[in-house]
Amino acid sequence: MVNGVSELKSSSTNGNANATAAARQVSIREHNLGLVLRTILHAEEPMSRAQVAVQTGLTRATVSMLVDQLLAARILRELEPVTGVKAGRPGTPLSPARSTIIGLGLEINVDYIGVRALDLSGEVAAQSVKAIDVRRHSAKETLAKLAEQVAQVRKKVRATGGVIIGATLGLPGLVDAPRGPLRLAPNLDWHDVDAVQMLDTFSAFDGFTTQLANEANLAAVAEAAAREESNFIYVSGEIGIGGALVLDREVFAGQHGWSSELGHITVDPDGEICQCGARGCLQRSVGQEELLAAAGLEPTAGVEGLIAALETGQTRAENAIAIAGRALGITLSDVVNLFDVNNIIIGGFHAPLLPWLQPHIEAQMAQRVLTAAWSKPKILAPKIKDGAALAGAALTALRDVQEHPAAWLEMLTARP
Amino acid sequence: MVNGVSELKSSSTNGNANATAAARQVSIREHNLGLVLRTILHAEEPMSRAQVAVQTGLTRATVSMLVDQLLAARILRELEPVTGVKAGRPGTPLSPARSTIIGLGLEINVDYIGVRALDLSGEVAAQSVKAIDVRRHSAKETLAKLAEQVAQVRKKVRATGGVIIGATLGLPGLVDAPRGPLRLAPNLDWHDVDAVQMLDTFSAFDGFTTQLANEANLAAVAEAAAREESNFIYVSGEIGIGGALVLDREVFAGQHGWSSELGHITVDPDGEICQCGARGCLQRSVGQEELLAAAGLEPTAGVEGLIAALETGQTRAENAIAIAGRALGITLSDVVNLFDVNNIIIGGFHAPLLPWLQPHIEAQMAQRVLTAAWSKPKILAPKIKDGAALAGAALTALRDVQEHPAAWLEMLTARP
DNA sequence: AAACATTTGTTTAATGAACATACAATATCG
DNA sequence: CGATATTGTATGTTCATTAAACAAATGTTT
Repeated sequence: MVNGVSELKSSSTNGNANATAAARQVSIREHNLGLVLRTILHAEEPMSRAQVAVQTGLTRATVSMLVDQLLAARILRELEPVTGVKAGRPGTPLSPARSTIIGLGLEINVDYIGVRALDLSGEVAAQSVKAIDVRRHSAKETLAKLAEQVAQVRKKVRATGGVIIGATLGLPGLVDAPRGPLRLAPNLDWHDVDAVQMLDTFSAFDGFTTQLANEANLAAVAEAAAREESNFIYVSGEIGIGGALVLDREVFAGQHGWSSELGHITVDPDGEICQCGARGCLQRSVGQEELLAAAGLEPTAGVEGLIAALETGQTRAENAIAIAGRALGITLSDVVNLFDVNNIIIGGFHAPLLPWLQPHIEAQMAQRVLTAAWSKPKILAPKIKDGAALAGAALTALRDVQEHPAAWLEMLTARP
Repeated sequence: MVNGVSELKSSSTNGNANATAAARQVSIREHNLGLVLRTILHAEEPMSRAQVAVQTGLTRATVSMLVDQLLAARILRELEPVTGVKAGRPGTPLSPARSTIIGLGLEINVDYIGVRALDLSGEVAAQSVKAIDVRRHSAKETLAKLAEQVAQVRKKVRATGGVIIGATLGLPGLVDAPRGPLRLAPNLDWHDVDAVQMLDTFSAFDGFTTQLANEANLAAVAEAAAREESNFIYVSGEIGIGGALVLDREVFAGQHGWSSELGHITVDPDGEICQCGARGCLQRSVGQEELLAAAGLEPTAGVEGLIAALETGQTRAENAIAIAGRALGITLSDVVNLFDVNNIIIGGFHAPLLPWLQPHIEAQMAQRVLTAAWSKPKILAPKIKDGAALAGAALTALRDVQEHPAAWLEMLTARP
């Protein structure tokens, strides 16, 4: 481990932990350094030191000093002063540096593995996604392939002067966030895989920390970064049905990182037996394979096939959608009643089916959400269509620098 | 409003809000003042300044200065030095002051209204609970009676030199925490009552802030203060079924304060129609009136009647419990799958029924909780049997002083 | 064009909270 | 009784911030 570990917000790593530490003068500086950085990162337009001072409430002098440190660490960069706007000396616009600080997003899914290198400006510095049938390889083999891709991406990053500060691996299953092991990923056929430890044996992973997270949670991170709503439930259905809860722009991961497992919420306690052993789980009617089967389509038909069937008005497909929409509506009503969050984003496999699913979902919610009268739940389409988990993984890897830049300053500041 | 407002943790008032404010030297002091106070308040035994210094990591000099301020504000008091323990000058034990700083807990329920005055040491300084059939009075009348009780309690508090710093009113319904209005309390037959505004018209409520909260959430606050587990789900069933989620010793209230509404989680989507309009809600089989009816008992029989029936092995009662336990088990499985919290406390009406309910609940959870293999859910009896909501309300009223003592220092420090 | 106004970013001294250290007070131990 | 240990206070130092003055770079007015 090189430095502090960034992680999805899990209940055991709350702000509360900080509250039990004594504050000294260094704490002020660390806090304000982070404040200044986040102000600049989240700004629509590049801001000058003076503007940052006004927005944060700090003095120009203080902001100047802090910005100097962020410049030296290559976290920020100065742009050319823009003249002709208004009277007075023109300010120097500050912007996130490009291709210097790099976060690595990794993803292993049923039919592909991928690596993305993201810099603080949000640009993809390098990327490698490859098709692979993960179920036909052992976990070790798959991770070795991933390490090769990381080595390639790393070469490219180093060529442009970048430093990798961390990596996050998204997996479709139950993960002990943030350090593993992976407990269970039924669709990969993985059981109790200590992925972080295995990856750390490869030299491609030297010099930075890797952490694990659930794929749905990571997709929600990307979605949260891309949209206005700061509270929402994200449904991420593929082969299985995952979910994530975002509160105040933070993913709520639960005590172990196992929260929001939507796929096995009970819809009908006397329903058919599910793969998990229980009866009437959501996944039984809403999972990709089950939904296609119910619509009378081959598993290979995919969403496209189902949409085609719906557009030609095939009754079997319409019925399958009605059943799935009802089940989703029942489950989401429960979720809203429990979480008190009323924005619902339908991502993954179901996103393109939203026009057909939505009326059925809404019918259930109107009936079952206790607070619907005062705050009607909204069903929303995702802003990010492809690679949401990969994007979220890379963002998560960058998070610690954004939140606690002080801890990274020494390492990142090039000494002459 | 006299000062800062204490509130249950709702997602909009996270620590995040603090992260956006500039830190100055005063911030250190405020932080450390709170740190020192909480260290002393949460200690098993009274601590000396030196011990506080060791535990917090601050210097003895700093702790001394901060403690002096807390003493002047009558938040702490010094005890007699205890001699004969070990070598060296004996330390002065510090303890929460008694009868000086008072938080007011208020509760309105179906058949009683109550007021409790609690001091920082956890002692009840005064209390008044009266039986009343709330449904036979208007909200205004009931609140007027409550105000009378507050006036009485206040007289007693003032006689012993206490200062009331805030009040929290617990209500069995949907409350817009923390300032209201109450949206709906079916069992009180209250709709859209702006209770805070109405109470503030009475002179008994002059000089401090009153806030609203859901009864189940407050009961969970009291339970959290009384036990070791820092993460749990609290089930609070009376006429309706309420619930609360505690994470890191904080109640998770949701965006509006409407979270954890367990009563209307769907158990059987094709079940009987519920009062709320939906079908197959948990409350249909687990609510007090419904459960007694299913057991073939009069509504007046109460838990005692049901227990008597169970102890004599009456089949109808046993069947009713089996159905209720199954429904609870299904719902709690969903809750565990969504929240990733595996301590479940069964409070309220159902607590004494736990010996009979537990096997049925556990049977469902074993089957339906996805992570049961790695982290088996535990069903626990509540530590607080009576008046949990009242206790939690009073604790909540005291919270702001405990969390942010600096904000109260000037008001509480008696000037010569 | 020159003087003036405006805004930015830096420099300098002052403030204040915590720290390190020394010290006085008060106990136990041998 | 002296040595040792521990507590709580007093003093000077450190360091990040503020306030205020200033230099730099532009637009505006005369």
